[in-house]
Amino acid sequence: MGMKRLSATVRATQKAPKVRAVARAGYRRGEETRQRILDVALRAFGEGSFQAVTTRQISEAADVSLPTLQYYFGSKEGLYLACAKAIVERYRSHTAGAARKAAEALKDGCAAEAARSHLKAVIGALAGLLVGSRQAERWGQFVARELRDPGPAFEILYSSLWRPGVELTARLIVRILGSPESDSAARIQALLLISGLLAFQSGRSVSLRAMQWSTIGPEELAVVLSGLDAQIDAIGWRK
Amino acid sequence: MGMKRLSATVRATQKAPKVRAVARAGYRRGEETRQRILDVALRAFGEGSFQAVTTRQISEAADVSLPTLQYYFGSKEGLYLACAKAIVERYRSHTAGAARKAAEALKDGCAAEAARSHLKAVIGALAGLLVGSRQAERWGQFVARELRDPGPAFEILYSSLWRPGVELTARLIVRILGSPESDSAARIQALLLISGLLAFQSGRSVSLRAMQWSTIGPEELAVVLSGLDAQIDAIGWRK
DNA sequence: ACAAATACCTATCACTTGATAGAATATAAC
DNA sequence: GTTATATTCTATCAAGTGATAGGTATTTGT
Repeated sequence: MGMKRLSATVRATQKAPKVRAVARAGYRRGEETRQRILDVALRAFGEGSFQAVTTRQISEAADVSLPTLQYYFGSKEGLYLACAKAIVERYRSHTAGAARKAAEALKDGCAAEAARSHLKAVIGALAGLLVGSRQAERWGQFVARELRDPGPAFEILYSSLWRPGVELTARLIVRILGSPESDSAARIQALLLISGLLAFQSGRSVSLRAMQWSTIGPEELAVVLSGLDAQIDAIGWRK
Repeated sequence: MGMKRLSATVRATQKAPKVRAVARAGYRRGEETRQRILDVALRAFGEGSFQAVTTRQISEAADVSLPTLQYYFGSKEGLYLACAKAIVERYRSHTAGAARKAAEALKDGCAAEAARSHLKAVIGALAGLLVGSRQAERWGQFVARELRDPGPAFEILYSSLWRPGVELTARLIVRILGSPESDSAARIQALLLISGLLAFQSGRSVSLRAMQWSTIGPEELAVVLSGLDAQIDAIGWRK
């Protein structure tokens, strides 16, 4: 089935991308416009897929004319990629703390129970971020959609967000299990854990209905986290 | 943000839908064509979203002219809904057995451990279906995509597949927990469990890379199931 | 055989899409 | 003030979209 394949990462070999540089000398007036477009695009691409969102919707919401998008980002795909990079950056800044602490603990050869609480901290930080703001919620949608149906931004999101996250989680679980190198089982557990968390993020509308919640606020988040904590507590337990 | 909202279920008040009836008296020749179009559409909509797949792609793959789609299904949306209904039907026929047994056991007031093994059976049946065939795999993509980004077929998929599944799982977990009516915690556990399973289905490409698998065959499925079984065994366990 | 219903086609419409051409305006440098 | 650069616009394109008009051929009931 010859589905339309998106030409990811062509660029680079084109005569003149003519995309405005992000921050050239002088003439810094347009930076504000660029940011406004990016904000609008982040919101739009969070709610709808690459194909579902039109450049006109974005340009109107950002209150600029259509060619302005090409001026700043080269193409729709360029704008989409810029969104992905922005999301990666903000995610990193929000989870770097817990992730770094956990990585250091692992390097220092921490005990199983320490690894367990670090895992809870990492998962908690991620959950807090995902559910904390409407913005981050949309970014989560963006990421989840792109990972499910790989598009132009798959590679950057996978290598910058998903893989490091699974990697860290799996290493923590290996430490909890104490097993020498039961990589496979640990990775499975890691994926199950992370997927569970994402269920309340990417499958938000469905989860809301299933739980008969009207929104996911602090109290609801606490319930979800207690479920995840129970799951973490159960790691390594045998019938 | 005025994202394009799909006009679900307008119809009904139009003068003459003029959609060919599914199986009218006599003239049963076209049924074969209808089925062929549906098969192609199931494959296409499994791989791409409602917006990403074009009617021309389907008509060419089905080797019919474009208006033939309208003749049989009224519109692109009609075809999409027909796909959803077909998926619901096949899912039901594949999971009805395990689901019915579990429901009966619940009604007969089975013990916690019986409920636990019924839960394993239900999850196992679902996993086997999802991973068993490339076809069912695509249907899973269809369902997951529609539940994440609600489109024309959301309601039918939610009420016919997702809700009953979560409902049954939650009731089994309530029985395992033995708690009077800890609905909330049980539902959370149910969602976490099902989401974990779906991770290897809807997030297939990502899971493959994370596990460094090239495909999800019987052996890989066994590993996933053992992880899920461990999770089921841990239900009700306290630190 | 013949009329009616069905099955399916070619040609085309009306509209949306992302992108470009090329000019007009604003800003900074000198 | 003049000039170069950056910014932003209007008008338009070329390709694709789902859908329809209106026909031709095929099958079926009688």
